[in-house]
Amino acid sequence: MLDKRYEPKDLEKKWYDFWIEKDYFRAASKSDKPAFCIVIPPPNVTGSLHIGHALDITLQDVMTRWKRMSGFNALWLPGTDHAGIATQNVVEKSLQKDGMDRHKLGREKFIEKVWEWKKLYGGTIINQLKSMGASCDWSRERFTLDEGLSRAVREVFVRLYEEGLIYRGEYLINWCPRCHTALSDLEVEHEDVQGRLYYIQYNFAEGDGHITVATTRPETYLGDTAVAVNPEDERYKDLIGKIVRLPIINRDIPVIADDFVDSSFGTGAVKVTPAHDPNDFEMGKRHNLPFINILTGAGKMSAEAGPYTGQDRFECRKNVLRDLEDIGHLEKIKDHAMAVGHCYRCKTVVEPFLSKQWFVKIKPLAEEAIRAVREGQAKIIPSGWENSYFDWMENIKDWCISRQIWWGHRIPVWYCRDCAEIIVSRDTPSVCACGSGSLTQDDDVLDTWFSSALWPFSTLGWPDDTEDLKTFYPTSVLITGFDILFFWVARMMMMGLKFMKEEPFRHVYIHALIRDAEGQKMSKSKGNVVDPLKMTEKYGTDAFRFTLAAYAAQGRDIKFSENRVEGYKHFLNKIWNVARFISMNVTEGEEIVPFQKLRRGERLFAPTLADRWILSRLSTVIREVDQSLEDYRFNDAAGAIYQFIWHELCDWYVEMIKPELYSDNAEAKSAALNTLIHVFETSLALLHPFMPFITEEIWQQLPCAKESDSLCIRRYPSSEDGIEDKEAEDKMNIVMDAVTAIRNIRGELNVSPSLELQVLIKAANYAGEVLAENSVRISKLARTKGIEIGKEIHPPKHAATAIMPSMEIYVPLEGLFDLDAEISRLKKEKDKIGAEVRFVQKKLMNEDFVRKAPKAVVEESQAKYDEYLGKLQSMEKNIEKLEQWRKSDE
RNA sequence: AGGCGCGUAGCUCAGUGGGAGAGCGCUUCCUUGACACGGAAGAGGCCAGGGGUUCAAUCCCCCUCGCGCCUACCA
Repeated sequence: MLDKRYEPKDLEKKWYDFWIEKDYFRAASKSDKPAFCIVIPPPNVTGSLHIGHALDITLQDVMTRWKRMSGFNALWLPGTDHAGIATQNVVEKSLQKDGMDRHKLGREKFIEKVWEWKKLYGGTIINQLKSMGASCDWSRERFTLDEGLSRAVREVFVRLYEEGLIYRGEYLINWCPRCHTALSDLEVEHEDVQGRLYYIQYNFAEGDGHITVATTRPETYLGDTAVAVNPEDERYKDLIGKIVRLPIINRDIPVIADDFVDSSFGTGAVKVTPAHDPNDFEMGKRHNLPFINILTGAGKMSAEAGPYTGQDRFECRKNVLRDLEDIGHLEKIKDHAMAVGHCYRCKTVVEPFLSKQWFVKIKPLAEEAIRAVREGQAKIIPSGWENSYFDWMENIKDWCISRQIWWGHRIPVWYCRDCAEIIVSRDTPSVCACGSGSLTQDDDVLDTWFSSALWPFSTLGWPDDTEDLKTFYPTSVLITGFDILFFWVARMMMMGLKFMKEEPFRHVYIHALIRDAEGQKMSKSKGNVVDPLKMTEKYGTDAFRFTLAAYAAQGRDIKFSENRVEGYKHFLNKIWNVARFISMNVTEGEEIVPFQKLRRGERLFAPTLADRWILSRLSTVIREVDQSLEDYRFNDAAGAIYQFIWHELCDWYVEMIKPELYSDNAEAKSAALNTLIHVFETSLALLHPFMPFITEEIWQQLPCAKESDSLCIRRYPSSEDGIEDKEAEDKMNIVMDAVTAIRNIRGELNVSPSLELQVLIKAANYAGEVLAENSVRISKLARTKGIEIGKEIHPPKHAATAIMPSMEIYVPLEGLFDLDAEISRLKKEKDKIGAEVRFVQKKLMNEDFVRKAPKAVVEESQAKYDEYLGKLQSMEKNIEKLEQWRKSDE
């Protein structure tokens, strides 16, 4: 017997431990079963579970459990990401508290510290994944800085270098002065801000007059090496070639002509700062201008900044403006909306910064990645994201992969101090070709995304030719949020195609971002984060998982609302209570026969209409769930199960079979009980991928034959587990219509539920038979004391009525109801039907409709018209009758 | 600047070329032998606005308004 209430906490742990102990989640390297594989988007090792992870994990677990139960050799491969900048920042902060910094510590000691940190806290996120019920194969857990994965990184770097796809060069890159490292274009977040456009006058070096330039970053004038105008600009034509003198620092620079300049912006004259602006960088190259770097890596003014040397860049901006104003060179200031780049890790304003970095020449890789999706080897779902994918891939720029931090894969490049040779090697070299042993490794590490780009094959053992790779690559589906489509998905696609010659995943399912109930992005600073651990604590993991799955409709952000979780907690309660109901009705020694035996006729099985109906509905819902999951429509799958269990199984079927369950007829009772148990057991299996814990708990206690030791490895239901039966569904609809109609009369006319009603039903042959066969059931569900069914029923006096196509129902209520209320109820109903009739009639009178619409549609309309018209006429008659009674009563 | 998405019941959202559905909330009634975390019955919508295509538009096309998001080197 189950407890009165479901207590998630203890049971969740109990069953998770059980699954792990039994090793159910371990996939086979070699198997006769078809392979199914998901690699987890590795969370940051320093991270802790947020609601985005929770959604991600839930969907992956639903897929994995579903496939595992469906007979696949299912592998969900877990792991974590070393998250270079983020992790280094975290550890640096903790050092700071002890008054230390990484430079005092030195590189090696610092790396040791990070590993220590990882050992201490790296397990947090993994344990949180487990608490969500994630059925990962933990024996295959990986970390991007593992030895194996590091080997993959080196292999890839060396091969790309050898093919000329990795190069080193001095370019303008995005620099975070706080993290003290280069960033890729993607790692810069643009934020619209209300900035200012400053108009600054540069005097001519000789003679009077000046030229005015407009800039948003006045301090960069210190690095100007030219002023550019459009060659077509009449205003400035004569000035081209003249020399102007920068104020305060008195450097002379030329006025040049360049097509790039937009005459309509600002003054039409642009200051050119080649070392601090991407466009100016290009112009500088075109015109052979000097590149003057006025900043240091820390964001302070360099020695090139004259009197401002050593000042912070924003401090310098203020000072420059003040000084320019003082000497009358600041002409005016205008408001100007613009986008400013910030570091995605620390939100510091990034600087375009000239430095020597490593890059991946990405175009050749991108071409293949575009082709794979275009030609359908890899499919992005929902397909709308393919546009973004193509757009980005087609306009891709070389990828800056070197980072000036310490935590990460150190670039496998060594420089010879004696001969300046550059050695790029898989293994750490000890001597140079020149014989010198004086080698130093490049100080930089690789972008974290470089190693995660290899994740789908590095985790399976590449560069070795492993069984896992043969079995599981390409992986089946990648499930992730759109926020890392470019960062990660696109790069995996490129690397996978390059090194495995095959796409890394057949499908990419992109899910939405979760926002708060107001639609705001969740962030710690806004304080609107929903903590998944609190949700699971409060409502149980199953309810939370089910909520996330039910929310996961394609193509729209999720506005998360807690009361929905509460609603699904009620669903758990419902399921729990049906289970209790079943166990209460199984008497000691009762034999529960496996359904297949009943089906095959090995045991006497005399299903009633209700049994046949629920088995038919079961068959349908299984098909719907299966198809929905196949299409990644998680919300539809969850909704279908919810609807079936609650409203069909509980509300109708269970109520309907109570007469049998309480009867002395052993045969009838057995058919009902066996059907109920079978349908419920199958429903639990159907639901298991969504709610693994409660389903396992109930299933283990359910009195029935089991093919496996755990629900999580039970065969997933197929539509064969039900029996499609159109006739039963039709008949049940008649029965349910009758019950609903009687209940409706009772409800609408405020007749006490305790009062048992007398009911007369006028129905023709087929419906009449169906109703007669099920009159006991109807009687029970509608609480009647007697039902008279016949073709020639005459409406009794003072009866409430319900008219339906297949039947007319009369409920004599003399003295029990308000005749006026009934008349107005019927009139309201009649008006509705009348509107219907007119609508369909109008359609049918439209010749174009009859001629051009598909035959089936026209016929349907005609049938509807006949049906509604008949109903309307009956209703009118009835209303007339009631009105006569009313008159005669007066 | 370009691109994408969204606008459907009070709220959160499904949905489809043939007069719209769910969950929660709301109203009324009910402690009927699983469940009040329950049951029964209801109310509630010019499917953002305008135009077009079509026999037929909430759905397809165009425009407008509103709200998001992504990409972008205009100083």
